[in-house]
Amino acid sequence: MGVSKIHTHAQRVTVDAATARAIRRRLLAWFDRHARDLPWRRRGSDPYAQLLAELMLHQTQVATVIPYYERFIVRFPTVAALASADIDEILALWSGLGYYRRARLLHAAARKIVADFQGQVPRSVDALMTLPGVGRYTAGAVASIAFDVRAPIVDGNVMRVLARLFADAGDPSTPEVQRRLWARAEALVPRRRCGAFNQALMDLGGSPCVPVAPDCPACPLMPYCAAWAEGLTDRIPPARRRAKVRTAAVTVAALRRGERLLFVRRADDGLWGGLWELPTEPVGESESPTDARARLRKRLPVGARLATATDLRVKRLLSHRRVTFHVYEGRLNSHSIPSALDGQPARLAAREKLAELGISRACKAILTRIGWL
DNA sequence: AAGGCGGGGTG
DNA sequence: CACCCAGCCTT
Repeated sequence: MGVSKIHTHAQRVTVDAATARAIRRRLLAWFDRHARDLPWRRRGSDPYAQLLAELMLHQTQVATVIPYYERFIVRFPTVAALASADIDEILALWSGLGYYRRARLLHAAARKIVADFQGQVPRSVDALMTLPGVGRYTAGAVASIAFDVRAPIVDGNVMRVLARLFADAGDPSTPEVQRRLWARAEALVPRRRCGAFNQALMDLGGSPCVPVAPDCPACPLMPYCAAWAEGLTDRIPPARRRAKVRTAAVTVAALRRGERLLFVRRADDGLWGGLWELPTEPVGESESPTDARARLRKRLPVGARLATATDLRVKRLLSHRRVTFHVYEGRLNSHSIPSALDGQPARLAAREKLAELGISRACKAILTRIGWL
């Protein structure tokens, strides 16, 4: 018994036809009773709404996405509306949601749909996958939910459900196990109601088939779950190895001109790409914030006054980084208001205009800390 | 194959 | 803290 036994199992990819039918029937019946009422499900046949929701849902929880989706779909109700929008306004609406590259990819996808697909979201998985930001999962989700195309999907939730259903204790991050999971999803997805079936699999992973302490008696698939039968639900799937969290420090210049603050737009690539922020300068390894502050000072407009010391610290924890901001306050006189800093667009902004700028939670925390918000 | 990319929820 | 989340892209 135990881990050694798990690996002696040949990993099945299919079940017999009768079992497959029973699994589909039970799962769909469960979905009919327990499906969550989500805003994008009310537009189930609108492929643009599904595409938008799926992009927002990447690595992001449903409850977090809902208010963002609601604002976004009102402001940009169609592919055409989004395609012709300004990226700054898109990022402003995306502010706080994270993974900001998604917003840029979504914009690019909308423009490609207009340019290459006559403004209509394509129906096939292969065509969908040509869109920026759309991989196998998202393509399958949009195709099956919006167009009722029989396509499998495997995301984090479905991965867990299928790994348990087949008692597959392999590491889901490996290509071999990934292939098995997709093969199982492919074999199970029905021809009719495939979109509902896929959403049911995801809902099941949301509850009751949660990562820790799943509520198996509430699961419609318990009679068919191999992990349940073997008492392995707490070990399947194995926990994912995580990248180590590294620490980083940056200095920040909070420069006021009256009630306004100086903002700079970050480069499109990398962390918080394309968002606006207060001017920053990274603190190198084996360097003090004071050293970085001196470099920061040199980049600022002539006539800017910047404090030489600060006690203001703001800490933020990202998934892969722990960042400490050392915030130096200062002032700009009327002769030192730039439109660019090191080639990046710069502008003064009043509180009332902040909603027009895409900014990160970290930046917002800094603005709050200095008493500006 | 591995790392980068945000932010929030939960125990 | 640890671990997770309706992934994808780059190197």
